Amino acid sequence: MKMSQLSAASDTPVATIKFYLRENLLPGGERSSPNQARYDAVHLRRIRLIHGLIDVGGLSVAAARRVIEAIDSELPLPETFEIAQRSVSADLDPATIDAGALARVDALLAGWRVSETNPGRLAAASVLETFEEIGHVDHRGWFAGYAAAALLVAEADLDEVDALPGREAKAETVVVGTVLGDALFSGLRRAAQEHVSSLRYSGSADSEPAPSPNRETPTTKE
Amino acid sequence: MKMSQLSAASDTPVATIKFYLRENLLPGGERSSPNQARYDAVHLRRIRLIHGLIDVGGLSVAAARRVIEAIDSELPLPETFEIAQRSVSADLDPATIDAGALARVDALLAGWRVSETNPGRLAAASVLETFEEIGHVDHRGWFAGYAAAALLVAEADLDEVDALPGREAKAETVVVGTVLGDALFSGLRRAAQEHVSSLRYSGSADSEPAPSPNRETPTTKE
DNA sequence: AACTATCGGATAGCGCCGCTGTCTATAGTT
DNA sequence: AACTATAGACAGCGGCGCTATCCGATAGTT
Repeated sequence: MKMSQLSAASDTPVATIKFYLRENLLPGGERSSPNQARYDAVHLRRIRLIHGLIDVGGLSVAAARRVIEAIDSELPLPETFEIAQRSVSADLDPATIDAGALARVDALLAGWRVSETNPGRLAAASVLETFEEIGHVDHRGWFAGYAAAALLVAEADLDEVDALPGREAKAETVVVGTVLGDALFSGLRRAAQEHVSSLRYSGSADSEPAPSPNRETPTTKE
Repeated sequence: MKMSQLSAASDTPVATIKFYLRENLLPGGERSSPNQARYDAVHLRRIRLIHGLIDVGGLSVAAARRVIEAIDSELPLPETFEIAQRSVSADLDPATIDAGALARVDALLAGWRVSETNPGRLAAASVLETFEEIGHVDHRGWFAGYAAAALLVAEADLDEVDALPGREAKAETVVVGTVLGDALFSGLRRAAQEHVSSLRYSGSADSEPAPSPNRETPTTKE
């Protein structure tokens, strides 16, 4: 497969593919002569992954590169996981984060085994700090629902990863799931908000009440 | 409060405040003469809100403006909610979205009352399409866990909004909750991932699954 | 062997975005 | 009167994600 074919198959301009090559998002093709190279299905798939990470997942090119390097590395899964997490989180200096906000996050995370430097913990704390700055305080356990939901999603993520065969597949799923999972969840959350507010405010009159919130497909993790 | 004091209090350069004024993110101060104006606590709070939306929530200036306009409008809550949702979602043309992916989203949303044009539904479909393009298929009900979790969060959101007094407070909470809630959830999700994988892979040996509410000793790394 | 389309590679530039710096005329402060 | 701060207009800047142009070498065709 030549460059032009790769371009057509991936619906990506040649100049952009060259850019990805330059940025080490995409490995070079197999050289057939000093200035010719062949590409294959691996490259095509990789381009689609790049588009997913950047366009759908909203990663920067730099973050996408770190994430892809993590997949390609031969590191054990936990390290890959951690690199993926750090690559997609703003790296916050723990020292700059409000101690009170951190304490409130830790209260939400009570009983969880989470390291002090977990980027999610720090990010959550800075969100709580922002809520407080603009005068929104969680009187009623609002955020406890978020923590419970996060646990549910994390169980689903790990179930999926556990079920996959090799390190490569697990690693890619971890990384892709981390990035795209955020986007998927926020979409589903918007849909759920409409659903719940429709149930509460417009009553169950015009359409069937739909009492069973879940589908026929496999069981949710208990 | 003069401009310089507002700047100091909000930790925002004067030039940036002027920029926010120009961009209509911030209302002008009360004029005391053709080239003097006074600002108050409302302006300060607004600047903090802007920072929250942009820095923590990751909104663009344009999206932040739309969202703020929605709060300030006198529209009824459902309309405000919808504007907020649309303002923070990429607007996808339903026609460009893969029908199969849409069908799979609708399966996840079975029984939910969600309009066809709900931006979250479309966004979720494009995420599923991306998963498929890179060869990740949900064999095991992975995403059903996401839908259940989204429902949980939406209930928590609506509980909070219901408990608040006036339209203004509800509207701001809806909007801020929508934007910052995504960030909060993804942080908590990362923490939960570490927790769950720690439980599963490093066993419950060195530490207990712990009813103990606080983390003085994390030690969980690997 | 000649011809032409395409290739890879390097480099420069572009368009958008979120500010930031500079200027002027005026107002408050001492 | 001297000095500083202000509103408002406008130009510019730095980073990012590409995109366009040029080059010399080659592959495929004749």
